[in-house]
Amino acid sequence: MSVAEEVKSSWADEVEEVEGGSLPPPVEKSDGNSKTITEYSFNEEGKKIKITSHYRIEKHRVARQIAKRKTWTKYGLSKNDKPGPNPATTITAEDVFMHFLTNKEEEQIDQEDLKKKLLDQQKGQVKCRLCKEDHWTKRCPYKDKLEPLRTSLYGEEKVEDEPQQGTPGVPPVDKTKLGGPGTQGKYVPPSMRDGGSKKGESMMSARGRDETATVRVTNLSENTREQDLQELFRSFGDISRIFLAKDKNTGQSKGFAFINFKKREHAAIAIQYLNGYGYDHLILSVEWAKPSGTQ
DNA sequence: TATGAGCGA
Repeated sequence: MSVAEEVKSSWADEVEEVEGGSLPPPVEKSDGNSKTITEYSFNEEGKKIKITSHYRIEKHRVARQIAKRKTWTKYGLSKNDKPGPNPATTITAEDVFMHFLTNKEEEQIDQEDLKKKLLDQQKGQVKCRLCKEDHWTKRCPYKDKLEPLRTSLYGEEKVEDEPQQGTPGVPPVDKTKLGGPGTQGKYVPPSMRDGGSKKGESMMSARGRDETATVRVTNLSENTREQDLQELFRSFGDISRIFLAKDKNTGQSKGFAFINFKKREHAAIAIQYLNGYGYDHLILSVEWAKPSGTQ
């Protein structure tokens, strides 16, 4: 919220005005959770006013996701790639910057103060603290790039778990179809943890199939085909079988599928990377499969 | 909405 109050000129201010015609510089305080900006301006009557703005720094789930994913190291064929996207395997679409500072009253205040601010701009009394041009910092066209990304994305939470098995990395999957928030903290049974490197019982399905390296994919769009799944999952490791559940009569996809990897650790990585990803406008859920018949 | 087939010596 922002508060504007008239400020009586002090002797020091008078001197300052005479000398430079300038206002006290804006003061910005931040404690990690919120931010207070105090800046000075003139109102229509030429009176000096003090504007105090409080911002809440949003600990956005998506921001954390993005920050976390950026720390993953590369694996497989991309293991030795430099950090950042490799143009040979990755298409980078246009960047989308998000507002991570929220200010509920911002719109209201903006409307109220719009004329005032425009006036101030004409007088050349407004200088952006970020790019030094004559608009308000709040309205800086580069604000999204310059300010919140650093402070809000990084230096906030340390990233804990890395993908298993030391073969992590940004997968060379089709980035044009991927993107979006993820779901974390899914329950993993003890026998399935650590990428299954500890040899437990061999999970056999009722049909006698080895299910130790099988993932179940749900929330697939109905026009996803086996071939699409193959393309999506192949970058994580060799696949021995893909089953896309379809209606026997109509052939209509039921929206879920099973992917059998040859190696369990590859399945684990696929889950790490693809669970929660957006694919064809839906958010994929990728989890360990249970042998059919179990609940 | 949701844990996959049919075969039938």
